[in-house]
Amino acid sequence: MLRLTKKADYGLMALKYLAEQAGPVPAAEPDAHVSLAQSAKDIAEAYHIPPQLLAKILQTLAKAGILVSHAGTNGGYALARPASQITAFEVIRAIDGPLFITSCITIHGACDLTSHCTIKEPLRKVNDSIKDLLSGIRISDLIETSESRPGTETAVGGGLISIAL
Amino acid sequence: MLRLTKKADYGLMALKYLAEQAGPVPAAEPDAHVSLAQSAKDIAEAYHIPPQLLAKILQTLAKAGILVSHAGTNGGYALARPASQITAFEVIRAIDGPLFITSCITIHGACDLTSHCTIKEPLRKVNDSIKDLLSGIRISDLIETSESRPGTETAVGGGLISIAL
DNA sequence: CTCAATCCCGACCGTTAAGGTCTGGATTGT
DNA sequence: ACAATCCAGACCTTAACGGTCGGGATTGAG
Ligand code: FES
Ligand code: FES
Repeated sequence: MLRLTKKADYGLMALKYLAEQAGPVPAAEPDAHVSLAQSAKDIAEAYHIPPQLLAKILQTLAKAGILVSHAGTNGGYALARPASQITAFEVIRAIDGPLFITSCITIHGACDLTSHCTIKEPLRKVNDSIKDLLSGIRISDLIETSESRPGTETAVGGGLISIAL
Repeated sequence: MLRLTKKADYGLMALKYLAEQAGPVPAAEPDAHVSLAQSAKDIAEAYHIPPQLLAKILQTLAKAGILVSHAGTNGGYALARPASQITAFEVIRAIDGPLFITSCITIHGACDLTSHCTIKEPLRKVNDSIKDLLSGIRISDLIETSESRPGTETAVGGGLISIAL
C-alpha cells in the first residue's frame, strides 16, 4: 500500500545531495543560481544508482522548474530555488505525476463505479491530509537528520523499516 | 504516487456496508456477533463490484480477524468487532500487506543501496505519520460523511498532522 | 438425508506500470 | 574541433494488480 516509487526516492536523494553541495553558501553571491552545478553522472556515482535513470529523473525535475540545467563541458544541475523552498510534495508530484490514493482515477476521469462508491469522499480527505503532510517537508529538512555521529555507519540501528505494528 | 489499491477500496466499502446494516443496534444483544451476516454476493451487488473478487477480499479480512464468517444457507460475513474499533489502517494492511512508501522493501529485506541511501530515515518518519493518520480513521467514521455530529469530527480534514524531523 | 447456499482455497490469466537500457541528437565550454 | 554535458524519445523485462475459474468443505433448510 501507499508505495512511493523508486524514482521519487532517487529524486529526493539527488536534491538532498545538491542542497548539501550548496550548503555553506558564503552569502556573497545573491544573484544567479542557488547551488553549484553537478552532473547527473556525479550524483549517480555518489549514490550508486543507475546513471541513465537518474539522468531522466533530473530532466523531469528540470522541466518541472525544480532544477536548472546547463549543458556543456562543466554543466550539470543546480537547484532552481533554495532548498527550503522545495517541498517533498512537489518533487514527488513532478516525478510520479498527480496520482493519488483513490486508485479510481483512470484516464477517463473517474472509475465507472464512482456513483456507487460511498467512501470516495472520506478517502479524498485522507488524500488531502497526506498531501499536506508531504507539503510540509522541505528538502532542507532532509539534510540534518542523523548528522552527528562521525565514523560509524548509519543504518546500524537494527530494524530497518520493520513496519511492525 | 501513494496509491491505494482497488482491493483495499472495495474492502473498506464492504466494511462500511456491514457497519451500516448493523447500525441501529438496539443495545439489547450484548453478546454474540456485532452485526448481521451478509453474503459476499449481496454486498457485491450493492456496489456493482466483481463478486468473486470481493469474495476473496472478504476471506482475507476474515482471516485477519476483522470479519467473522459463517457458511451455510443463510451465512455470510459480519463485523468481528464494533465499527468504532476497526481502523482503516488495519484493513488496508490486511488486504495490501505491510507495504509502505519506502519502495525499498524487496523480498530480500531491504534494497541493495540501503547503505548509501541518505533519506531512508526521514522517509520512515513520513511513513509513520501516514500510518498514524490511517490508524486514526475508524470504519464508523466513514458512515457519516456529511452533516454529522459537530462534536465528533473525523479529525481527518483538520490537517493537524504534524511531522517532526 | 439430501440439497442448495454459502464460505474457502489455490491456480490461472491479461493488462499495466515500474525500473531500467539504448540510441541519437542538441548544446556549450575548452 | 572536440569532448562533456543535457535532452528526447523508443524500447525491454519483470512483477504486481485486477479479475476469473473450478473444485472442495461447511451448514442450514426441507
Ligand atoms: S471505487 Fe472508484 S471512487 Fe471508490
Ligand atoms: S533507496 Fe533503498 S532505502 Fe532509499
